Amino acid sequence: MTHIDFAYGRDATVQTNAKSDAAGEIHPCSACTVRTLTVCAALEAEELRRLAEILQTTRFDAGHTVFGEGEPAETLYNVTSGTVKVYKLLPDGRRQITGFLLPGDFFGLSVNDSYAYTAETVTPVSLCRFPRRRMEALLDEFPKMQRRLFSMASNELAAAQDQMLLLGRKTAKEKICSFLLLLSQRASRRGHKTNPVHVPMSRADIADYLGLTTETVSRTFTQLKTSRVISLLEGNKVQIQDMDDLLELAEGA
Amino acid sequence: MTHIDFAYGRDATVQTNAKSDAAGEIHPCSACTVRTLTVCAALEAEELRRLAEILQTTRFDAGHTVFGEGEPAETLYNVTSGTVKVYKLLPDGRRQITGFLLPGDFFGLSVNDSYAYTAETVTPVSLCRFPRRRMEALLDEFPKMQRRLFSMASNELAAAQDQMLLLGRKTAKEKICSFLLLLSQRASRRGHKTNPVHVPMSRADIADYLGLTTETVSRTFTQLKTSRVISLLEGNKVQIQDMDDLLELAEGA
DNA sequence: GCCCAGCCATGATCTGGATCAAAGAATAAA
DNA sequence: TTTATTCTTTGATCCAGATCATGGCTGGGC
Repeated sequence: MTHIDFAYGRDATVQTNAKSDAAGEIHPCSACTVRTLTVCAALEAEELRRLAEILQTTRFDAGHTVFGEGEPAETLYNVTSGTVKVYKLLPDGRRQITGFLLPGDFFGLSVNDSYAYTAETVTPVSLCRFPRRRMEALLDEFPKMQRRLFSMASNELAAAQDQMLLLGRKTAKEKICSFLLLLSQRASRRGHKTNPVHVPMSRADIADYLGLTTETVSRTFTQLKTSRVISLLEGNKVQIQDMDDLLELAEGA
Repeated sequence: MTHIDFAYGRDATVQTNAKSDAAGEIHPCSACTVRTLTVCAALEAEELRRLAEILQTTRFDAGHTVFGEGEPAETLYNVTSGTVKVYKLLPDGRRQITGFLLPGDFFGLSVNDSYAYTAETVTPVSLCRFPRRRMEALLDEFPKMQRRLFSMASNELAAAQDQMLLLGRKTAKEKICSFLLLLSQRASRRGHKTNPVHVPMSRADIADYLGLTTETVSRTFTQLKTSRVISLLEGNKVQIQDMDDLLELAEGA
């Protein structure tokens, strides 16, 4: 399908941090892992040390394909900074984006031995790599970690069901409002400012995420702007005028 | 939302099988569990015995609500026989069915403490109940079981992504063809006849699963019948004339 | 048997969002 | 600075599928 530069193109740099796990010295990538795995799974020092050993950090420019659908799934990723989109394609090129991944999110987990979707960077991104084999061994050893991963998968499943409701039954306006709310909520969960929401992805990406066209996305944004529900600010920021209003619009009330 | 008869209505019977776990004597419900958990997780005799202890079997007529969205999630279910649908509703009644569950499938797993969707029987059904608290304790004790559950969640996630592609980007005809293929594949995986596929759900249910209306589902079925892709048989059975044909139609090739 | 209530099919019409087209903005390259 | 190039907005038109309406079919209750 798409060409994948799996062995690190020139826009990618790799660094292992097996050596930087001395007490007190935490690599940014370890930091993300601490955030996502530790806090909820209450890992022990030993587990953390072992985890840090298998981590690697990678950087990509915007628009880089991290891996393609059907490729052998050898790595699990965690987003350290930036935004990643994952999508599936139909033979004639129609595209459905199934998720946008923000710092702290995992992707690349696969049941079979190959990825079920393509992952591409939306902005410049840094990723934390977990080699699959080693990760599996670690999971067997530390059930708490597995439990945490399971709970994340369950959360994703619930989100997927919300998205199916959106795709199958909501109108264009409801879709856009739901999308803005989602971004706002995710920002809040990561401890960021929730109101002027940062929307780093293009109209085309939003369209492919919501099952619309770019034209409809654009029209709906201006329509929401005209009716004073939102206003568009500099730097891909969207100001929500009335959160409750938006919440009702998102469900068609 | 919908009224739920959580404590077993008159159309439900309950039986525990804590006493029927003597060697050689396997209750139908244990049988389903053996199939779904054992085969892949390679459980030990001890684990099986403990599992059998917490199982209960329940039967419901067609059209019974097993649990409703938002209710406290106290039970995990496994389908022993029959078909169950799970769905989400919008305030104005629009409905999205997010899945049909066949024998061997689990449902009712929840991250929070409440169900994220409503579950309703499509046909008469018998279910295997796993009390949540006890199940969690068991999972902590036997990581292999948790691993198996995790792998099932991952599979579901992949299926959810396929469904998003379908809902967001496929035409009515492609949706119906994909749906028939899905039923056929699931039948095959459960070791049933894959060709005259049994379609136990109503046109309305299919519509709400595919993001269409009953009229469009009906029209598309007759259209496929007219163009000799399928034929409709007695007893809710659909005969697929050319499997490859259907496969291409499902992806818009 | 008969009646009633859901289902299912099919026709007629309407419409939300797609498609086609083209003119601004923004960003990057030269 | 000027010039490509890509992204966004907006307008005009079209159409797949929704909506509205009707009749036929089937199964369950009495």
